[in-house]
Amino acid sequence: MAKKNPTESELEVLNILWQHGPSSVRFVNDELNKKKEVGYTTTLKIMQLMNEKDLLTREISGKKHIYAHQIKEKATQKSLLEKFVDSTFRGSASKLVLQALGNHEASQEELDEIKAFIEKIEIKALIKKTENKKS
Amino acid sequence: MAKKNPTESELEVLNILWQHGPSSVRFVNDELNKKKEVGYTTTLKIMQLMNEKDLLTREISGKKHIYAHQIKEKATQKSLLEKFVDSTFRGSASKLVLQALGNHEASQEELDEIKAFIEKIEIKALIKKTENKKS
DNA sequence: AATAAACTACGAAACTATTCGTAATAAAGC
DNA sequence: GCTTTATTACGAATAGTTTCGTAGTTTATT
Repeated sequence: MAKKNPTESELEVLNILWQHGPSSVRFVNDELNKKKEVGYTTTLKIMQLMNEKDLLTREISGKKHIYAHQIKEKATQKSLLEKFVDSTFRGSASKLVLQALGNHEASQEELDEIKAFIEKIEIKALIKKTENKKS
Repeated sequence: MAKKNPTESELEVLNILWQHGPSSVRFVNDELNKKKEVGYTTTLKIMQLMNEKDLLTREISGKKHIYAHQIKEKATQKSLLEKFVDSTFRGSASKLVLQALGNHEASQEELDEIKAFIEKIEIKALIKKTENKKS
């Protein structure tokens, strides 16, 4: 049962919970307000709706409700990325990669990590090729 | 005067115009309907609004109006990508790159292109470093 | 226990994007 | 020229998201 992708505001909330773990509405709202002005009841409402949509769980702790993410960060990123590649790069992930590398300054460590990952892919492809020859 | 990013529907229209060049509403609507059902007047309306927003230009050719994109593909992709990296990967372009490479099967040619691009970045960084030592 | 402070619940307003029905207009075919 | 056909113009309905005011509830303070 794949869940619908979160909206922009929902994603903002999720990012905070992914970073900081289970949190109160107060905390999330304070975090949000570091980036933009948003009313407390607005944040409350969004989180309540997210709870109804099963994007968040809720625990009652004294007066407060403590919310936690119910969808995983990686899986959500993957789903959103898929849609984004389709709509913005007409399905070409490599075009997106080139753009991303061009726009943002990547550190040497990041570049190394990416290179290593590419190598891993290439090796995997090589093995596949060898196996095909055998059969 | 930076233009606002196009919406989902607007991007679909733009993708068709970027691929096929200036087109009539009829053509765009037919193209759209290859992927999903959408009424003619819906497409018409969207393109009219895009014209008002200066996302498209319009030329009258006989009975028909011919629309053309007024924003560039690369620039739009860059702007959308920037926002996407921020909202979905908390600003980490390299995380996005790793995910993108992991999700999609890239051909050897694409991988080579990416590797070459990384090398170019590394060389550029190296030159910068050397220059700094001199001064 | 009374008051104040912090929180949740609820409903409605505002905004944005999308969709399409209907009318008006222009062109094409007969 | 008249009818049919394709197009544009316009306005309104729909849907989804975001926003927040107000009321009610719970907890803390005195």
